[in-house]
Amino acid sequence: LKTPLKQVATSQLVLTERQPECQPLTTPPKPKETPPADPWTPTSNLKMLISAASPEIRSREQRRQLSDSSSEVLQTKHCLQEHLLGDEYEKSQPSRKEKSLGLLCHKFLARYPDYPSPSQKSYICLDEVTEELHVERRRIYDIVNVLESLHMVSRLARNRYVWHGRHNLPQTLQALKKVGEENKYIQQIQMIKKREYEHEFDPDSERNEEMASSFGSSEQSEMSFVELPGVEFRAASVNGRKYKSLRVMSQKFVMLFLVSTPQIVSLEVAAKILIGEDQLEDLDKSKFKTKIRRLYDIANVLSSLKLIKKVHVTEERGRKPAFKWTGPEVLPNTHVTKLEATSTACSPPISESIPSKEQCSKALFPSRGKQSFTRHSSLIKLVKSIENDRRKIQSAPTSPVKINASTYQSLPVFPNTIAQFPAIAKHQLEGQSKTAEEMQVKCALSSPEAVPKPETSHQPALSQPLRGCPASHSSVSPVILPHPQSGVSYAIYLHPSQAHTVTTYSPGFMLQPLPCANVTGIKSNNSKVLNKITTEEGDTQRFSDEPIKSLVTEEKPETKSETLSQRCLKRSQAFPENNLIKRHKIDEESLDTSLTFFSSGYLIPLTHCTHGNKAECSNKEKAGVCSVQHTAYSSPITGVIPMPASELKTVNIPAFHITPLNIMLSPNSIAAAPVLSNSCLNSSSTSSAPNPSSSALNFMLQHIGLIPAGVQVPVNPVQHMPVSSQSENISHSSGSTSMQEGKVITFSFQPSAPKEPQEPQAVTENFFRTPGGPNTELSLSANSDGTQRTSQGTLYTPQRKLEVSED
DNA sequence: TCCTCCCGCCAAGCA
DNA sequence: TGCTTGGCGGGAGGA
Repeated sequence: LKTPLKQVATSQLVLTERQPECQPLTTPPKPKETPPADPWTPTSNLKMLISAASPEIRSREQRRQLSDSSSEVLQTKHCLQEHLLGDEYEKSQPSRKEKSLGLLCHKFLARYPDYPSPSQKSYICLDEVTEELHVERRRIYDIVNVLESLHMVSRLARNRYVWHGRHNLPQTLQALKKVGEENKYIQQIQMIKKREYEHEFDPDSERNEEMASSFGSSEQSEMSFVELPGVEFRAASVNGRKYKSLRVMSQKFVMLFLVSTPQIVSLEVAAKILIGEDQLEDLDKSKFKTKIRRLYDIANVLSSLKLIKKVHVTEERGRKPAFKWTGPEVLPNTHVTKLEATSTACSPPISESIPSKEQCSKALFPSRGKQSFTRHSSLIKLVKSIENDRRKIQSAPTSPVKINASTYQSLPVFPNTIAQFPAIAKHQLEGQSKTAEEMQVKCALSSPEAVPKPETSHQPALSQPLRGCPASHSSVSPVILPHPQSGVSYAIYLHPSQAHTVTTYSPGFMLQPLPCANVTGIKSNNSKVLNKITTEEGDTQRFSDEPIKSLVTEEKPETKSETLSQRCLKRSQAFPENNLIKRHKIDEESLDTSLTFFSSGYLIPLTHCTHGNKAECSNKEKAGVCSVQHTAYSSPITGVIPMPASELKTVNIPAFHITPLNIMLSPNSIAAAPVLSNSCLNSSSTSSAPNPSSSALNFMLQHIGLIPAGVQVPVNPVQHMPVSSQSENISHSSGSTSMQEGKVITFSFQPSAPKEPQEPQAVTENFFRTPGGPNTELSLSANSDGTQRTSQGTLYTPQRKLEVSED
């Protein structure tokens, strides 16, 4: 026996070149020669002619030949295996890379022209391909399935596909983009990213459940294959496994690229979205892993098609694999009717007369034959909880005393706050008796553009139109700034000169404009600004220019705020050593938006969502929709402070004009913020607005029993904080005061003095960065027994970086 | 160590 | 009933 020579590790070479070496061992089957020359009989002639004319017969014959030769190959292989040493044989095998699906796909694609001429259809015979490429059939299915999802091939029959090439690609991509938009993938991506950050520091939470519900019902999850008219989909198991099919997954994956900007999608996010649509309730690690594996398969094929390219997105949390769209730019749908996506399950191709949206919905949720969306169970819960709220409110034993906002107009701003504190609470109660319908009507009157959409409105509590709001411009315009992530809303007093920059309408948060404010809508800002946010966050999403209807807005800031702050508090008590990091993360998350810079103003925290209604809030959050029936409350100081009805137990201390400050606001919040025009503030101008003195604050706190006598709470952080925040142009501070059942009062001061020039674009990077040291938060907790707790933490450094590196 | 993804089992569905 | 199709996850190569 001769020692076999070491061969180049390619299967082809192995199979072809080693054959001679086996000869001494086994008698190789006689190679099939050209068939013995039949005499040219009419029969044989006819046979040949038929063979030439019919590709079917030809291929069958080829197959027969191939199977013969493949049996030879197998024999050879076996022979090799037997006679080569184990190691050597292994080495002789193609490496993993050489067997990769991507490479295989390259080989596969090389067989067919990108743009085959329509006159001559190329047929794909799977057996042929598997033989020629020396791969298992299973692998070819992976490729073909992805190609099928792009309508580059379509199945003819068992074992047979037609090759379309890239002819259909533009239409397919356009259809996919449309369906992706309809399916609100942008919002889903956004939400996932948000949850990711929450989950990071609170893995035990019920996020999965929440996420599951926010992804919509199982009905919605059954998005089926998007078809093009004329490209029929004939999967073998079309009725069975289609929803989990690689085809559908592939289409969804592509949709993610098409709807997001920048067109980078991380595998993690994609997997979550795909799982989310596939019943996220039972999300576990293995399912996630499986999804990721499939996505790699799809990505390999898409990469071979040069539609995507692998990149890495580096965030603070590490390097994440992602893919970047490198395929053709897909223009907005202009002639949808022709390119309409249809669904396999929705049997006949949809007629062109049906409006496009309807068609898409049909395509997406066809199986029930419904044309409309059904209400998700969580929405039903929500509605119930809202009704409960309303019932409670309306059956409140105390008759609310109506306090006209004008009553307060003549009163001095700050001292009045203290004096009127009980009245504020009362007044807030009064606000509850107003129904949401009333509010909506008013809102509608004020700005039809911002009429809340019942199923998508999320922060109406903060955006209800305000009653009795004088039309006159105040010198200081309070802006209710919800901060959904942090859970604390702020009333921000802006100089009228800046108030005009506040938009009336934020599709992202569904806030409503005030009927009386001197507001100029800057709609276009939103999308740009949000783009920035998401890009900075590290990857993929963008808000499209069209108004965003849902999922982002489905989040419940008040709920989240409540749970987050509670958890944060608990954590700070339980794990002091972890507190700083976790708190940092919380706060970072809570401020994960880019910012708009306002040169002056006052920041007044409005807490909301108390312990008392955690459950309700939670339900609402799950529903992804916030009550539209929340009622606005009037405050003698801010004029009216919108506030959810569910916040009965919270008493705001609204007039905490802590210090004049330069506020950097999250633009989405700003965009969402209604501007209040408050005549009671007419008496004060930005420059002359009275700042509450420390003693006044302490007096107030003592007065209302939040802190025991003798305890002094520093008010002006600039004076008390050991950080270099003396700079006049930037001194950020906020005070968060909430009086809840446990009488926990927390002040958070974040003095910061960025040295960087305060250009808006710089702000996005430098928000709350304190060059002089970490931002300091002082939390002072005054319990009902009068004891206090203080804690410090580093705050607000949401400098999320995005680095996209290509491999 | 973790990312990547090959590999093949096995079940659903079709002819 | 045999064959095709394809979901799925173990586990190994590679970075």
